[in-house]
Amino acid sequence: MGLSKTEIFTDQQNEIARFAKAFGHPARVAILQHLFKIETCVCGDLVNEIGLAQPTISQHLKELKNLGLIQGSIEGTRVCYCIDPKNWIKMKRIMSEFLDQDISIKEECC
Amino acid sequence: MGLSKTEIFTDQQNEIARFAKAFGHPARVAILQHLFKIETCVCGDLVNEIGLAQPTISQHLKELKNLGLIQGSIEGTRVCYCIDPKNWIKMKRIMSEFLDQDISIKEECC
DNA sequence: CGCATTCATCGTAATATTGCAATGAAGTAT
DNA sequence: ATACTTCATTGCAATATTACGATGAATGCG
Repeated sequence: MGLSKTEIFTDQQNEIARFAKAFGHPARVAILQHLFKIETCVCGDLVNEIGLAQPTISQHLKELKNLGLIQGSIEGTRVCYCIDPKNWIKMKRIMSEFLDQDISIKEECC
Repeated sequence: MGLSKTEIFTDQQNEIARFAKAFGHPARVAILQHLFKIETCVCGDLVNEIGLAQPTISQHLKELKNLGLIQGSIEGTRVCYCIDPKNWIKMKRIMSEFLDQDISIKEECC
């Protein structure tokens, strides 16, 4: 089927999965890391930085943008992308809630 | 192609993507949440808990097991799964390194 | 205007993922 | 031994993802 049955899961579970899926490709991880590293928006040279073709990068950027993790603004012929700090924080809160659920765990049981 | 070009990315980026992909499906999120909630291993009733067919659950469990996040031990006809706390902590460290890279960010730039 | 640059979109091919019915393997029970 | 239970594996169909060439849209430059 290739189609997740999202309707049988909670909104929270689906949201975690959606964010996680965004990080589920090394190119998107690399794009985000680069955006953080340069500490400002990146205009253009993302294709050189990551080693993929321009349409492929554009597609990955689109996915990150749809999730709200980055934002792009047109600057002449170039488009400048940068992290959306507000949504990044929001995403971190949601992911932390999931990742930190191990506080109560004691030890291995089996 | 449907095939990630992992060879052009760093080991760290690929590892983050591999873990993230594991969380990229709500069923696997739900399975892990359930394993944490009951605070012990779960024997059997995972199929009832999540609303998917038995082979589907089995497949998701296999993926989580391959990543080392859970471990299963045979107990008669049943198989008991539980979180692997050691690897869970290791995973958290790797993911946190990625998620917490925003410490230096100041404000929106574009 | 004509041309180059930059990025998005479209179309397509290859591979991956998801889901389940059918079947298999391994133990338990009667 | 036969039947039952539980879970894994196989096989398959449907959909998703990844990647890129070709093309289009928008801007800047001569």
